[in-house]
Amino acid sequence: MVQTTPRDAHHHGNLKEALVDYTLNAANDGLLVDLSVRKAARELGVSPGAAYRHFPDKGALLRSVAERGFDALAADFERAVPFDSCAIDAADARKRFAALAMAYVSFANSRTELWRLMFGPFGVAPGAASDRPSTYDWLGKCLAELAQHHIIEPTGADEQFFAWSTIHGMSDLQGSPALRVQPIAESVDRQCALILSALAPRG
Amino acid sequence: MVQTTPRDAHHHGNLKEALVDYTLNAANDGLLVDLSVRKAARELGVSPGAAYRHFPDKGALLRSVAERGFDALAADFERAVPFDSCAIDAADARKRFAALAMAYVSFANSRTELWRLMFGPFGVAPGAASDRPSTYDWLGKCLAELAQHHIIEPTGADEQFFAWSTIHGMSDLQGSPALRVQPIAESVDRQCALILSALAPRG
DNA sequence: CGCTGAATGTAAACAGTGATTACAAATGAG
DNA sequence: CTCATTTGTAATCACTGTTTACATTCAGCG
Repeated sequence: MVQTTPRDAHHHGNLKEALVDYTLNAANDGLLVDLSVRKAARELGVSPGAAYRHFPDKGALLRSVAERGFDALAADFERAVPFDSCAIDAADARKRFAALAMAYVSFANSRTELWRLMFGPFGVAPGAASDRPSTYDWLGKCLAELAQHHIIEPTGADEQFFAWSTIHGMSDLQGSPALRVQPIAESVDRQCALILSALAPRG
Repeated sequence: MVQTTPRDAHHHGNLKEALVDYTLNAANDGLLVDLSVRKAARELGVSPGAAYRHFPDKGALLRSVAERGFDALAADFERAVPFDSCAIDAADARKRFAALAMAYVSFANSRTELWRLMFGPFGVAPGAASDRPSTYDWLGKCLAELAQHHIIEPTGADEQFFAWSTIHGMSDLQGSPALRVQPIAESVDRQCALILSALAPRG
C-alpha cells in the first residue's frame, strides 16, 4: 500500500520510506514494543545492515515515525476542525474547540503506542520540519476564536499552556487503572466546558 | 553507594531489594535507558541468572521500581501537604492545593525517568498494594478542603479528573521543545488559579 | 558502448541482551 | 545430623543494535 516513488520491485526501491511505513504500521497495531531493525529488514526482504544506509541508528527511524505521527495528528485535526475555515458564531466556536479536544483524545486512545512515541524520549518538536500548522497553532486558533466571540478572555502563553495541559493530561491518563471515569469520550465535553469556565471573562 | 541492608558480603544477602534499589538509583540518575538485568547483577557481584530467582522477568523488576516510585511520590506529598492535617482557613486551602500541584510537577521534573516508568506500560495502579493514601486520594482531599471553604463547588469524578489531568499534563509537557513557558515552577501557581477558577462557584 | 564513482545492498562478525536450564552450595527446620 | 528448600552459578539459546569489508546496481559522461 505504498510505492511513492519506487521504479521497480523490492530488491531495489525506496527502502527508508518502506522502513518508516512498516514501523508506523507496527505502531498502529501496538507492535512497536517488539519491533527490531532486523525484523523490519527481514520482513521487507532485506538484510539487517541495509537499514543503516538510511538511518544512523534505530532512534533515527523511530524519530521519523514520530514525525509522521504528528502529520497524522494534524490530518485528524484538519478533518475535525478545518484550519482555514473559522467559527461563524459562538456556538460554532465552542463546537470547534470541543472537536479539537476530542480529536486529540481519540488519537491518543486509538493509536496509543504512536502517541507515546511522539511524546516520549524520541519525541520531536511537533511540526518542526513541516509546513503544516502545529498542534499548538491549532489550539491557539481555536482559543482566539473563542475570545473573539467573548466566550473567554484573550489568552496568553499561560492560558494556552493550561488548556493544552488539560487536554493532553486527559489523553494521557485515560485508561489508567486508577480512574473510574471509563467512557472518557463522553466526558470530554464536560472537560472542555471546565476549561472554558476557567478562561471565561469575569473571574 | 549501595548496600542498603545486606547482612554480610556479596555472596549472600538480600538480593531482590538490592536489585530494586540499584534500578531505582539508575532511574533517578537517568540511566534507566541502558539498564539491563545483567548489568545490575554484574554491579551487585552476582550472576545474571540470580536475578531471575526473584523476578520472573525484567518487567517485574521495573514494576517493583514503579511501585517504589509511587511511594516516593506519596512521601513528597506528605512533606508538602501532610495528609492528616487540614486547611485552617481559605488561604491555607489554596496554599495546600498549590503545594500539592507543585510537588507533582517537581517530582516529574527531577525524576523524569522514574516518572515516565510509573505512568508507562509498566505503570501500576498508584497505591494499589500500599496502605498509603494514593495520588487520587490526596487530590480529592485538597479539593474537598477547597470546597469546604467555598472556594470551589463540591467536586465529582469529572471535576477531580479535570484537576488531575491539568496537573498531570503540565508535568508531562514541561520541557517540551514546543513550549515557550520555560520556568514552569513559577507558572504552577497561575495554573492552579486557573483550575480553581474553573471549579469556582457561580460560572 | 565502456568507464567510473556514488548509492545501495549483502554477509559476517562483535558485543551485549532477556531468558532458561542443569547443577551446586548455603540455610534452616525437624 | 539430615534433608528439602532457597538461592546462587555456569553454560547456553535465540535475538538484538551496530559495524565492517565486500559486492552489486545505477547514473552520468567520455
